[in-house]
Amino acid sequence: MQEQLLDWYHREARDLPWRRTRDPYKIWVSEVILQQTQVVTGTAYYERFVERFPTVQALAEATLEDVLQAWEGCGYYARARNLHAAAKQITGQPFPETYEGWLALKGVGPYTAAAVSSIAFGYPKAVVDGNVRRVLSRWFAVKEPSDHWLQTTADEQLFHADPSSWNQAVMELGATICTPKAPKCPVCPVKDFCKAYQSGNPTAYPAPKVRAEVKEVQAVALIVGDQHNLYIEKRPEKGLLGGLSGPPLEQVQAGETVEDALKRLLDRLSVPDAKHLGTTEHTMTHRHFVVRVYQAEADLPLSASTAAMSKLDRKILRLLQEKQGALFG
DNA sequence: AAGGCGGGGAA
DNA sequence: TTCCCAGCCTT
Repeated sequence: MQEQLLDWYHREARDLPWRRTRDPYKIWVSEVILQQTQVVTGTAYYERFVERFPTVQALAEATLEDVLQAWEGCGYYARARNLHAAAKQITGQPFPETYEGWLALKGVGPYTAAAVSSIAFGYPKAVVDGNVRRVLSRWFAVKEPSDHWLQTTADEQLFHADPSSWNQAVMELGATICTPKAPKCPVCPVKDFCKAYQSGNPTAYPAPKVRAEVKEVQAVALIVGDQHNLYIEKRPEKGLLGGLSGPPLEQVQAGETVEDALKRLLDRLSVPDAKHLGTTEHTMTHRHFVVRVYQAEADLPLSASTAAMSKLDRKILRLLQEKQGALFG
């Protein structure tokens, strides 16, 4: 099984940018970006990030604002905050070379510690990510694998002579052949070893996870100024879109009406009244935002909108642009 | 153990 | 639409 998979991997592996380097820093950055972000999406962010911050020293010396700006649009912004904090933590000293050493860094959990230590240093620890979970679940026909079973089994199967290639090979198989919905079993290099394949119904493994419902959130936002020069606020570092900037926003709390939330927003900024511009919507994994957007003239400090903003904030500003475009259109 | 935390690709 | 992605942290 190991020989079949590794032969296939060395033949068919995708040419990905982080596979062209041995630099532990760049491999680390790639693994953090690839946490819950697909390869096709993450590639552009990786190129942008390592060009802006080519070394761990450069990252450690940067401001959080600059780091978040390089991360803008990539989501899960705690990853950027933790990566920045960890860079400050270790810059000037040698990189850890063990699983345990990497695990001690902020934002580095079991997956990332195994990935970086094995890929950059050949440390013998198996990665367990979504791909590996699916591959092992099918390989051994275990429908609801526990985290403990997954790590133990992955470590048992690890190819100790080349942990880097082995870990990447299992993930590559999961990403390109052993996919969730329509696995390409006929061309799978290791189908002869797969119990789910032998069962005749490979997609029954693993059983689908129960997911939390998407909750609807009503909110009001206020634009003062225009899209190039406007009043923006920085959100607290903990919580939703932490550390990012955007036009002032208030969520409609339980038992509150939209008008209540708008009054709270205007009172907070000492703005007497505002004009309704329109409504925009934005869905995240766990929240569906419905944002009523208002505009006002007010004596508030305006600045160029170069700060890092989320997609939600960009949509709010786009509403203003569309209104003004219609005016001249 | 469960919930919070973005955004987007693929079918 | 639905599923899930080279997960981690807090509670």
